[in-house]
Amino acid sequence: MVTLAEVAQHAGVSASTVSYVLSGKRSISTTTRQRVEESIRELGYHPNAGARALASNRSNIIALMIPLRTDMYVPVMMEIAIAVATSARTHGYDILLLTGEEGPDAVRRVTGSGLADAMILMDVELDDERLPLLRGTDQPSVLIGLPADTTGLTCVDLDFRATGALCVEHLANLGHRDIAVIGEAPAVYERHTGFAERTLDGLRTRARELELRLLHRPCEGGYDAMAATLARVFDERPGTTGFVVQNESAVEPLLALLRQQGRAVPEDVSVVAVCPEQVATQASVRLTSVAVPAQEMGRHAVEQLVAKLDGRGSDEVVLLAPELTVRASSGPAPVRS
Amino acid sequence: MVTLAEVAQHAGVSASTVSYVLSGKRSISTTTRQRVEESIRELGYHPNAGARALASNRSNIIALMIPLRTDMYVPVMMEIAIAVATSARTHGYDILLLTGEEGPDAVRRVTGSGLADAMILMDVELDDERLPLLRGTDQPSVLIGLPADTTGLTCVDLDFRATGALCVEHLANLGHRDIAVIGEAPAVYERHTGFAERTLDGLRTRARELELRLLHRPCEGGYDAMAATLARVFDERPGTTGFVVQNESAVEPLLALLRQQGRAVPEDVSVVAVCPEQVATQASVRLTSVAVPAQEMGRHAVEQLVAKLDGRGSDEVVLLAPELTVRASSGPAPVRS
DNA sequence: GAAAGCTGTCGAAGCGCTTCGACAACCTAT
DNA sequence: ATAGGTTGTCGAAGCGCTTCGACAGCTTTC
Repeated sequence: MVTLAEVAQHAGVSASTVSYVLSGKRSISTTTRQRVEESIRELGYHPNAGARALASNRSNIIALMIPLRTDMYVPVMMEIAIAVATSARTHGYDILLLTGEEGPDAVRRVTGSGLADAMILMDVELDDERLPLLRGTDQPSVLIGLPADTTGLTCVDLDFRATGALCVEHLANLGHRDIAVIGEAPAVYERHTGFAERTLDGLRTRARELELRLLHRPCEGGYDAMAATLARVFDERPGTTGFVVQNESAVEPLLALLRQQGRAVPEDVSVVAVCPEQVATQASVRLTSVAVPAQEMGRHAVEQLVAKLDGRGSDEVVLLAPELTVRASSGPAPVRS
Repeated sequence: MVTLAEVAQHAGVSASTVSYVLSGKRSISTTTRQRVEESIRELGYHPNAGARALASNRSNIIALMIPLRTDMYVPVMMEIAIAVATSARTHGYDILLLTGEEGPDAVRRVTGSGLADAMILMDVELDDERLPLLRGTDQPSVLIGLPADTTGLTCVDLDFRATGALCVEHLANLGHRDIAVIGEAPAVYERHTGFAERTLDGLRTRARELELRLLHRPCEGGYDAMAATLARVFDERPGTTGFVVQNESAVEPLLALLRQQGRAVPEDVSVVAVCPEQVATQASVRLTSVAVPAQEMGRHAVEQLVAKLDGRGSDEVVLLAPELTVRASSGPAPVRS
């Protein structure tokens, strides 16, 4: 391993000079800088991360806690994680990947050991165990998601309430009066991650304002569960012509079932989905949808964090505005018989 | 931050004793050990990662390079990543997440800076640019995937050749004679990741041995692409009764299209998929499939790596044996007219 | 009962870097 | 010409840990 000292010797300067060339924290004459840079290149020098962390008390690492569950909204998680990683790199940070498994202990471990300078938490529950720890430390952090109490925390999330409202409005504008909501699996509601509830709240509030009838049914993914749910929906509200789906793995089954029952989309029934763009465009009917802006969320989180680490930035809750893209799955409500 | 020295003082021993209690590298009397452990707990001590890395020349971090692409086999990637992370933790390692974006530079950076003790590379291409670098360093690494030349490398992957053979055999046993293979998107073959080719090779070889007719068509995901591909297949080989699908996002479209065309699965047409378990069980027809054992691959990779880091273990290629699970999408070939 | 071997502990060196204060060397203004 | 600023560089201290050699106090062995 090449060390700072070797570079310094090679360039004929002192170690501190090399350090200052690297960090730019003091002015260095152009000639010296170039000589040092040349030596660095020639020797293939890379600063030792441990030494740097020890001396500067900064690891240049951001910890990212992702949920352990591999069964839900996986593509979204992955997209966020990748966006976080690439975006962090552009700011000179690396990402330490933590799974939810360790729970609050992971937070303690990371903050205690100086492994990371900051954390990004995904999949935050309304009353998350990790929050007190975050509040009790001076290590910057950003949540992706929205807990019940956000005081002293920085959060980034999609405005799911507005998302719900947007879906209802779209269907209302098309003349639909009876709307069914196919929600996430019951487990998601039980875990109180909040986003599902917030969407529902947005849906309900706007539906009430617009005087629509709304029926909400949580639904496991998959064909069988969807079939059962759909049967119950039409049983209870035969006049249903609009669907809002917030469960990726229920989307395709729903479309297949509607087709099978002879209900044409969008002629007889309109479907609006809350899902990643890719699901919407690759479905058997190109879906009118509100995309979960995973990339943007990841990028945003990193930028908030970097701002904090630089002493800029403050605690705030950023709710990204939802955008509804009209595709082939929604259209005017059929004329009532 | 609590330091080693503070713990030592609190326990009334020297710093080195505390260190040895922590590492277990020298014998310590039970009474002293307990006293030290008590102090550690009481003070909430966590060893400083940077200092430890600097002094011991070990970071206890494993770098994981995941592909940047978020559009392909995402759930598999995610599952592997999570398996790697959790499995690494049980061995006392953390995971540094690198995206493919930096390419070979990332390898240089990580090995050069001592950021990580070892690397796991995913999505390895047949003639991957990163391989020469890995061979040229003494830093242990494990590939998930199989490059063209594996000398000096440790690899873990599903035995895709055997997977292909297994699929063909299953269909052959059921009496199918004309088989269509719905492959990955053309881009996957162009990138030469190898697994798609190896599957195809296994399919072809076994088909020849069993005297079956095999038609291979790469296919983009999604409904439209699948529709076009399917039309061409039946056009060229009207007698096709067996399908092997190796493209998650073509599975559901295929099933929908077959249904739509009045071809019953499995009565008229059998479908065997190579995909994650979840896709197979959540599809509209429960799919006979060979699962990509993502978890096991991740776990295996970590174990190989830890073995190497401990001085045990050696370079070897581990190909996991595929397992075919019979579900509802395959059955006896229809009687020929 | 002295030599030899254990066991448990300590002190000190050093890992490779950052950063602070010092200080030449130069450049202004008076 | 001289006091006062700049600018560019250096030396040294120190970050918190690991690890090596030393050694005191035992126990064993012939």
